[in-house]
Amino acid sequence: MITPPDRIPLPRAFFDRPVLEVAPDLLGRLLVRTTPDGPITLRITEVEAYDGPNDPGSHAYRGPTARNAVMFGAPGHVYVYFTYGMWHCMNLVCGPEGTARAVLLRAGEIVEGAALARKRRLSARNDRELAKGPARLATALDVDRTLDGTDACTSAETPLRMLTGSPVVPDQVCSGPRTGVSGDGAVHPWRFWIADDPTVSPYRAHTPRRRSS
DNA sequence: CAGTCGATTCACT
DNA sequence: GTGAATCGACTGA
Repeated sequence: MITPPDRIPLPRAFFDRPVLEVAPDLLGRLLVRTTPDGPITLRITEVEAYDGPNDPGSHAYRGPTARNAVMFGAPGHVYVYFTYGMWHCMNLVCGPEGTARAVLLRAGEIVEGAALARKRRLSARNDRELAKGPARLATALDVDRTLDGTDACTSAETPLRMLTGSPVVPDQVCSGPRTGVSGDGAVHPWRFWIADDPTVSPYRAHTPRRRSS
């Protein structure tokens, strides 16, 4: 059997590079979620880079904790966090090991297994919305904290694996401020997306939460 | 140990 | 465009 050229596993060395190099390079790559009912494959269209303990917008800003421990580990692994009491978001850890840099997967196009994704995303009005936004993406792929620490760079049958896909030419890569990041974390244009792609999520500035009574 | 708020989404106006 | 939902991690006292 032939392996299509876009379905070769991404080597760990891909992630063992500066996070600002890895993030735009992830656009157009494929993430395969293996489920009991079959595979769901995502073509990545939007990401954000988080630059470890020096980055005020990063979960690693205040050092290692039980939640973010995976970020401080080896590149090519998946960091999943739980937020707003109901959502999960997923990142790919970058290198070098111990630097706690990571790329948040913000949006993508479901290119295989859309029927499976739809079962988890009943509020989606069309297929473009299945993974438009980081929590929607994780929901569509059935990703939660039980997958925190999964190795996405292995030939073993892990539930999440990265494939080469088709990298996007530089002309098609856009960048801008990160979405929903507050304060000093918002100054850098560390959000990257594919130009004119209908699955990219809308930009939203950080909104402070209203005080409860 | 109580208070605050989040790398968000959805229903509604 | 606005506000609610919902809970656990983190902070500071």
